[in-house]
Amino acid sequence: MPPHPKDRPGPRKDPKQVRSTETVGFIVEAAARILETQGHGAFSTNSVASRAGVSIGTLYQYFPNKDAIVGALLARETAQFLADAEAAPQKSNAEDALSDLILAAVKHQFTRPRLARLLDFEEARLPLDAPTQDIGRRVTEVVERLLDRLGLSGQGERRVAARDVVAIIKGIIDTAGSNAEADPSALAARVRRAVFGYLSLDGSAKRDRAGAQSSA
Amino acid sequence: MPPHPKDRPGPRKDPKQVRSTETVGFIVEAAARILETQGHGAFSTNSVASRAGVSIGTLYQYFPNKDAIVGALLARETAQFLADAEAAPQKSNAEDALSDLILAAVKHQFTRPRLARLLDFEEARLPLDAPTQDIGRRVTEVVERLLDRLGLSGQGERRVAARDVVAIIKGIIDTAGSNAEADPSALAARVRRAVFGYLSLDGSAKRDRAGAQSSA
Amino acid sequence: MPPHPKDRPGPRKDPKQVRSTETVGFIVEAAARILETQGHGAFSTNSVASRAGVSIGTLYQYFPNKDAIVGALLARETAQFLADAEAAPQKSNAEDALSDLILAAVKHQFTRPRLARLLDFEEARLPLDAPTQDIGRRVTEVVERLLDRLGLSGQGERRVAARDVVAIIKGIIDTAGSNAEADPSALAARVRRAVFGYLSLDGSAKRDRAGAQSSA
Amino acid sequence: MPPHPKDRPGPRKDPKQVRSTETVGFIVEAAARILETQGHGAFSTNSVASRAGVSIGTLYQYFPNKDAIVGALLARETAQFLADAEAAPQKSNAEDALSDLILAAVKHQFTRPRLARLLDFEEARLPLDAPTQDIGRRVTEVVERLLDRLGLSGQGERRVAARDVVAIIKGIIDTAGSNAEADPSALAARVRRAVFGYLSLDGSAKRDRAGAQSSA
DNA sequence: AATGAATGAGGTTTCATTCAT
DNA sequence: AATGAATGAAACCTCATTCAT
Repeated sequence: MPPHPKDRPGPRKDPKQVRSTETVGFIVEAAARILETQGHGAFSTNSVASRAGVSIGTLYQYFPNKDAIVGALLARETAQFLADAEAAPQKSNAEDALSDLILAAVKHQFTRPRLARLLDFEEARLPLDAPTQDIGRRVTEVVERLLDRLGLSGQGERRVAARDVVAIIKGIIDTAGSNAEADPSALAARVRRAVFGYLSLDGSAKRDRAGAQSSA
Repeated sequence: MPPHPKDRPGPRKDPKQVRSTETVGFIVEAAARILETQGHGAFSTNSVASRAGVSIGTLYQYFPNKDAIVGALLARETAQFLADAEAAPQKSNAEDALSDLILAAVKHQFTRPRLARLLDFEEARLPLDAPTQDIGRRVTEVVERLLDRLGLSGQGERRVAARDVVAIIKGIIDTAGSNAEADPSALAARVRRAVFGYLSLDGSAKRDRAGAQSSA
Repeated sequence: MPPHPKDRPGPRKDPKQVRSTETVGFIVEAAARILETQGHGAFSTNSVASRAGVSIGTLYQYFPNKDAIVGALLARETAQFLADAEAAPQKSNAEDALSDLILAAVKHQFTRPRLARLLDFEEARLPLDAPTQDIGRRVTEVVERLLDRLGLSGQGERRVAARDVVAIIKGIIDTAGSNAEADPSALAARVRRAVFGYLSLDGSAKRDRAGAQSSA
Repeated sequence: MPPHPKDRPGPRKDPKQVRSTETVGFIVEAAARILETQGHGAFSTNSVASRAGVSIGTLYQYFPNKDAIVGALLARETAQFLADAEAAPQKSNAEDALSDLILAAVKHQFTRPRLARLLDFEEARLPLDAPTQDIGRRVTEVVERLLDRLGLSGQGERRVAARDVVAIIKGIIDTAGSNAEADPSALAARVRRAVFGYLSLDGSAKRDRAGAQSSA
C-alpha cells in the first residue's frame, strides 16, 4: 500500500506514529495561522513549514503539494463544523434542527472569522476533481437530509435547494465576518430569516410572529 | 498635476489617442477571457498582454500593476450591471424594483458566469484600494436606497441589511453559476425567495402589510 | 554634414534654430534637476523628457541616447567651471592662481553640491572612449599649465601631478558635499593644504622661496 | 528571532552547513570578478549567480537583494584592508603609523585596482543602509584614532580631518588605478605628500628633506 | 525521519529606444 | 518638428519542489 504516490490531496503518508500525527497537526495549524494572520499572500510552503517548526523537507513528507495542505485544513475545519452540525440537530422538530445548524455555522464563523472566510474562497478555487470537493459535498448532504425532513419535494429540487441554503449561509456569514460583527445571535437571526424565507417556512417555531424580524 | 503618478489602481495614463483607448479595452477584455477560460492560476500579466495582442510594456503603460487590471475589469463589469440595475428599478413599486434588481443580477451572471463568479472572489481578496472598494460600495448603496423605499428602519440596520442582501444574491448566483444552471427565471425566483424572506416581505408584490416588517 | 548618425554623445542635431537650442537646454537642465533631487535611480530618459516638458520622441531628436544627456550635462557644468577657472587665475603669481582655481572648484561645488558629486561619479563610469572624456582632460590640462608655471619638472610627472591634484580637489570637495558642509572658505583652506602639501608648496603665497620645491 | 528577516543588506540566512558557507563565498567572489572584468553595467543578479555557478534561487537564499551582495563584497574587501591597516600601525611613531596605513591602502588598491575603485563608487551610491555605512565609518575611525595620536585638536575638527584624509587617499589611489599605474611606492609617496601636507606635517620622519618630493 | 541547500521556471516590472502619425 | 504609443530585452525576485546528506 504505497501511500499516495502522486495524488492530489491529503497526507502523503499515513501517520501511524504519534510524532507523525503531531507533525501533520502542527503543519495544518501553522497553515491556519498564517492564513488568518497574514492572508493568502503570505501563505507559502516555506512559511508554513517554518511556522510549524519543521523543515520544508519534512512538510513534503506529509503533503504531496501545497494544495494538499489547504485541503487538509479545509477538512479539519469542516469536520469540526460537521461534528457540531450533525450532533446538535437531532431534534425532533426539523425547523429547530435547521436553526441549530445555522447556529453551528455562525458559531464556527465566530471562532476564527478570517480563517473561515478565506477557506470558503480556497474551497471555491481548489481543483474541481479533488477529493477536497467531497468535503463540500458532505456539508450539502447534511443539509439535504434536513430538507428531506422538512418535506421538500423533488429530487433535483432538493439538491439545488441544499446548495442554495449553504450559499446563503456562507454568503451572509462571510460578509459579516469581513465586517467584524460581534453579535452571533443577531447574525444567526438574519441568516434564519433568509434561509427560512427561501424555504418558505416562517421560522415561527422559534419566533411566533414573523414581524419580529427586525430582531426586535 | 499628472493624473495617476504612482497610485495603485486604475489606468496609469489617460489614453489620449483613439489607439490607446482601444488598447486599454483589449487588455481588459483579455483579462476577462483568461479568467473565465483558464482561471485565476493562468492570470499573469504576460498572459494578459499576449492574449490582448500587445507587448508587456504596453500593458504597463496603462496599468501600474496586475491588481489594477483586475480593478479595471471589476469596474467595467460592475458598471454594466449598475447601469442595468439603476435603469430598471425606476418602478413605482419598491418590491418590483427589488425584483428587477435581482433579475439584472441574474442576467449579468448568466452572461459570463465564470467571470462573474471569479470577480466576486477577486473583489473580496483585492488589497482593498480605495477606488476598487468604491465599486462594491456603489452596489451596496443602490440596494440601500431600495431598502429605504421599502421602509427599512434604522441607520446601521439599513447598511447591514443591504450587505446581507447583496451577499445572499451573490451567494446563490455564484453557486448556480458554478453548477452550470441554465434557467435564469428559475434562479431569479429562488433568489427572490431568499431576499424577500430575509426582508420579511412575501414577494407577492401585492402584500398590503409589507411595511409591517419595519414596524416591529 | 549628417549630424552624428550614431555616435555616442552630444546633441544629435545642430540646434540651429532658437527653439531647438532652448529645447536642448530644457532637457539638460531637467536632467540636472532630476539627478540632484531624486538621484541616479530616478534618472531615466522618460523622466527627463517629462520634466523638460517635451515628449520622449523629441528628446531623442536631440540626443542619440541616455549617456549623451549625461555627457551634455557634464560638458555644461564643466564649461561653467572652466570659465571661472580660466578667467580668474590670470594672476601673475602661480600660487595665487592655484588658490583661485581651488576656490572656483569649491564655489562650483557649493552651487549645486549633489549634482556636482553625482556628475563626478558619472564621469568615472561613462564609456572610456567617448568625447566626454575630453571634458575631464581639459580640466586636467588647465591644471597642467598651472603646474608648469609653478615650475614642475618632468613631462610624465606633470600629467600625473595634475591628475593627482584634480583627484585631491574632487575627493575632498565631494566628501564635504555629501556631509552638507556650509563654509566654502574653510573648505577651500583644507583643500589648499592638501594640494599645496602635495606640491610641497607651503601655500602662504608670500613664501619667498616658492620655487624651492622644484629646485630639489 | 530570525537573524535577517527582511532587512536590506547582509546574508538573508546564516549558512549553517559547510556547503552554504562556500556558496556565499562563491557568490561574493563572482560579484567581485564581474565588477572588475565587466564593470557595473554587467553586474546583475543573474550574471553573478551564473558566474558563481549557482542558481539564481540560491543567490536569493543568502542575499535579500542585489545591493546586499555589493554590501557583502564591500565588507569583505574592507575587512581585509582594515586588518592590514589596524595590524600594521602599531608603531610608536604616529607618523610612521599613518605612512603604514597609506601603504596598506596602496597595497590594497594594487591587488585588484578596478574592483577597489568601483567599490568606492558603489559605497558612495549605495542606499546608505546602516550596516554598510558602518563599514565606511570604521575606516574613518581608524584614521581618527591616528589623528588623535598625532595631536589633532578639536572634536569636530578631527572627524572632518579624518574624512578629508580618507577622501584624499581614495581620490589619488583611484585615479592612479584608473590610469594603470605600476609603482606602489611612488604612489604611496604621492599620497603621503598630500596627506601630510593636509595635516601640516612634513613627513620628514621618512624623508629628511621635503624637497625630496619630486621623487628626485 | 528529518534537514535545509539548491533549483529554476516563471512572475512582475522597468526603461531605453523606435516609429507611425 | 513633435508626439506618445508601442516595443521587448532584461532586470529583480519568489516559491513550489527536489534531493543529497
